Amino acid sequence: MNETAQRPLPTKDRLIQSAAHLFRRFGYNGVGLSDLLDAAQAPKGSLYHHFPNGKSDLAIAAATWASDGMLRTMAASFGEAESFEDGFTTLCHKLAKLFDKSGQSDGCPISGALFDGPDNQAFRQATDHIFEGWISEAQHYAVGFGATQEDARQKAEVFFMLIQGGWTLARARGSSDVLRRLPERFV
Amino acid sequence: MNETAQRPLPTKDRLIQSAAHLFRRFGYNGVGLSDLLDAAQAPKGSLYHHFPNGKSDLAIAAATWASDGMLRTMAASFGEAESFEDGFTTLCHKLAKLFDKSGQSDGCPISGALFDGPDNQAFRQATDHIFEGWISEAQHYAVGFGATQEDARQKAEVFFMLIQGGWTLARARGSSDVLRRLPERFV
DNA sequence: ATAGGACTAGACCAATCGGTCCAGCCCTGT
DNA sequence: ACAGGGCTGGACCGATTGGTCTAGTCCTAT
Repeated sequence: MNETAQRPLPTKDRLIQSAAHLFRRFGYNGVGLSDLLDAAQAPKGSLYHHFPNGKSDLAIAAATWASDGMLRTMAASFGEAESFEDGFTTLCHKLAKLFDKSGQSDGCPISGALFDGPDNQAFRQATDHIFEGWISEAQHYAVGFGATQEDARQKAEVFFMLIQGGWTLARARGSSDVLRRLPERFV
Repeated sequence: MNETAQRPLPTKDRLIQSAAHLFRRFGYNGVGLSDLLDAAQAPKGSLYHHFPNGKSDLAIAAATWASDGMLRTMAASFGEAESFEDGFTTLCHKLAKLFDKSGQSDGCPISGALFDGPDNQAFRQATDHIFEGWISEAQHYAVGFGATQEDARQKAEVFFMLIQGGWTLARARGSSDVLRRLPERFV
């Protein structure tokens, strides 16, 4: 209902969303323009109209879009939580569901679109910026639950690493169990 | 001294090592046969002599070789440690050094060679098997330091996820600091 | 009504992709 | 000495890659 290309969506959005979908599964270099255009049901001209630099522009747009989704999921998880741990638990369950829904073979949308791409400074900076956004957002929630800035930063970084590593492990195993059990490990 | 192709090494080893080097930096699909052969100073015929299935065989061999290196590094770290945490600390520092020596832009050698490759069952299984090897080895060390099997398993999985996630974060930031400070976060 | 920009459609391109194939070199065993 | 296999060197292949370019369509503002 949200990631597969939908006909009524504007072409640009269809391109971004199907790009995000394909990149996180096959990686930047594992996806050809033909795959992208097939999935988005768009001709080549449209791609280069909306994204003058072609594939690389699209990858950054797709990663940004995916990051926004992650931030919304975090907001939904921590927004109504009673503690940081509570929010973390909710988030892990949401992510596990997303993982299962994706066929248990998708990777991190940011890593897939950006790490795997050209090793530009632009790509590296975009990756850093997006991840930093996740961490500072998590830190923000932790502060909201009473942690000091320093403690919150620590929690947020561990939060990030556990989710990133947990997702990798889930992908290798083809099972979301490790994501579901992640909250038990988080101090 | 260890990863760059050396002339005296047999061709097969040169192929494996430079493949491991390239894959972890650019990903499976980001490396062409021409790059591989240039780096290994080998002709195309040699590749298909030693690896009949070509690039995919080579990727699995490279990942296996890289995994052996990781297991040796783990053995060197935990072998003389006085506690699991002590060994973990040593390992993190060794990994941080490796990260810096690689130019701070390499990824996990297993993910780069296998996740990014064709989504065969063979590739997925190899990834799972290698990661499971790291985890069960860590579990083994934890048991050696007195933990119960169950506790050791928990520690080993957290160990894996923190290193995996920490490396990803270090790569995004272009800094090994997060790896060096990882031990502070571990229980 | 019509001018003009936003957007689409796809033919076309050079370069590169992974892979096949075979002639020949070289080393070893006899 | 020479036979034979392990291994090398590289020409060659069709398919696909990311990207360019232009003709044409459609929608909107006047």
